Amino acid sequence: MAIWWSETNNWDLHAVVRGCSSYSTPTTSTSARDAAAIDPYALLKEESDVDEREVELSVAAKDVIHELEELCKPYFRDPDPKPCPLDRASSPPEQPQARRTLPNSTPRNKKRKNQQMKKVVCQVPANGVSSDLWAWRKYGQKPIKGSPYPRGYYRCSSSKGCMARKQVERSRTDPSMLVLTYTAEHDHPLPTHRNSLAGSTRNKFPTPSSVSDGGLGRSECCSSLANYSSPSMAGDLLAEELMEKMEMEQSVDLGGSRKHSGSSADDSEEEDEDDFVKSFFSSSR
DNA sequence: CGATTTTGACCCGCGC
DNA sequence: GCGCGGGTCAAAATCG
Repeated sequence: MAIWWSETNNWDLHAVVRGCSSYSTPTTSTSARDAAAIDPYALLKEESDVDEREVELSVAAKDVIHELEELCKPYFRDPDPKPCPLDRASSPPEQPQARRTLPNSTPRNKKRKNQQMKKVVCQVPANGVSSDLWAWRKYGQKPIKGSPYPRGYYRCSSSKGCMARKQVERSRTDPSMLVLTYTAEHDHPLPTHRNSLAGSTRNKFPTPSSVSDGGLGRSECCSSLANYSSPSMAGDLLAEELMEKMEMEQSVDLGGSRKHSGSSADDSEEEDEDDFVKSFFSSSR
């Protein structure tokens, strides 16, 4: 792993990519990956010129995405204060903690009508593995009307003041896709290392499935499928594994098997992800 | 002990 | 004005 690290940190790119893509489809691995290699916010940045606050990333828009990917590269290599492309999403200097005011004025400044928050929406295959390097913490989940699948709410846990949020839900039109909605941007650099692990890898349900789960419980399932960046373990682990996988694919030619060879762990992980998705979305409070 | 997930309750915006 | 739906809070439980 140190390998790719030294390789100009461009794993960041992949990581982010993962956060918004799949990475699975074998046959389309190349293009898919390229498409995936797009950071929602980087994209937003592009789109922001338009008056659009919401950007829909279709896996189909590979061409555009590819271009955007190119545009993004520079950001991933910049180790500075604005290392994360996500950071660039925002423009309006919104206070990091606009929300959460005192109980008096606005106990919960939740969703101010469409809020002036920028949103980036992207879809990723549910059975894919995606993971951005941000540490997300789930703070809620709700069943969404009209959708059989619940929506998970995550916020960045890397920085206290960070307002970055993410919503994860399964696409109604295409259940095989997950819809990730990023709101606001991170106000801090991309963490080189996932913070905290406690509770992140919890294995609440030591059921038989946990075996195939690779030891992950339901909760983990949620987060993993939600962002595959799950707070810690999933993120780091997957990041590494995926990185390797990607490299292998590239060298071997993505042509065939999306996840290469074999590591049994990978295989099971693959299915695990799928199971996660299933269990996650089958559960609604 | 600190951080995360779960989950019910609460609050706000919006449509009728 | 009321009700619905969505987003967030916060306590409890859990895990490393």
